[in-house]
Amino acid sequence: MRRSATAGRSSRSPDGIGPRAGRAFFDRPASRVARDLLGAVLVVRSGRSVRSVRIVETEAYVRKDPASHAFRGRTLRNRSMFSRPGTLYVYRIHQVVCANLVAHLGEAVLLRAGSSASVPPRVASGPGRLCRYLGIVREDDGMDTVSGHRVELHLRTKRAGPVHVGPRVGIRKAADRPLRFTLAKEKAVSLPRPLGGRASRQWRARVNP
DNA sequence: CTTCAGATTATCT
DNA sequence: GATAATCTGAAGT
Repeated sequence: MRRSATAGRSSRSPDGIGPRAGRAFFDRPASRVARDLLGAVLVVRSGRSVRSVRIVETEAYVRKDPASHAFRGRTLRNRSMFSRPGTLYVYRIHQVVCANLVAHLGEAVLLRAGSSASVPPRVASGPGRLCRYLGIVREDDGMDTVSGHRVELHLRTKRAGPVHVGPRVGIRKAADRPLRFTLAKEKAVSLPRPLGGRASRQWRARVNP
């Protein structure tokens, strides 16, 4: 891998990292955003440290979706889901926090897993572990990733590899919708609880080029 | 004010 | 595969 000539700030921006995602990237249906998020790089600055992962698994929560936190309208918890596209929606579940990127019209994309070459394979695998590794905390809820500088999303110049589409996990309602997206080559970094039982074959067949 | 379920994870059998 | 951990937002009384 080629190294930047100058040290310090320019040391981020490895090969293949493209421009920051603008508002228009997020202002689309969550299912499209979720798919296009695969391969993008999420960068989080905490003090002097910078951590980043390549996004390898996402899950879309859409309108009229019983599983979506926004299903019953705007509340104190989910208000960020109704903010500008590109806003972070961070919520707590049990003892962890999970992060979403807001798409359009009250839709959002849950970041389920990331990979990083310099780190053990599973540290950012799973919504809670991903946030823990990157240092995303509840105070980041409502942050705008388009105009802000603590959390940035960088798109890839090259198209990511084949994408698996599968059922959502960890939810009871409307799980059987093709709204979970993974990078096919990153299976190892994917779920703690992947596809189960007889549904497997049905879902494994669904691949987007 | 009380109850309750949850977009999870670590750990056990 | 099953369960405990652990706590908050939201709904119910």
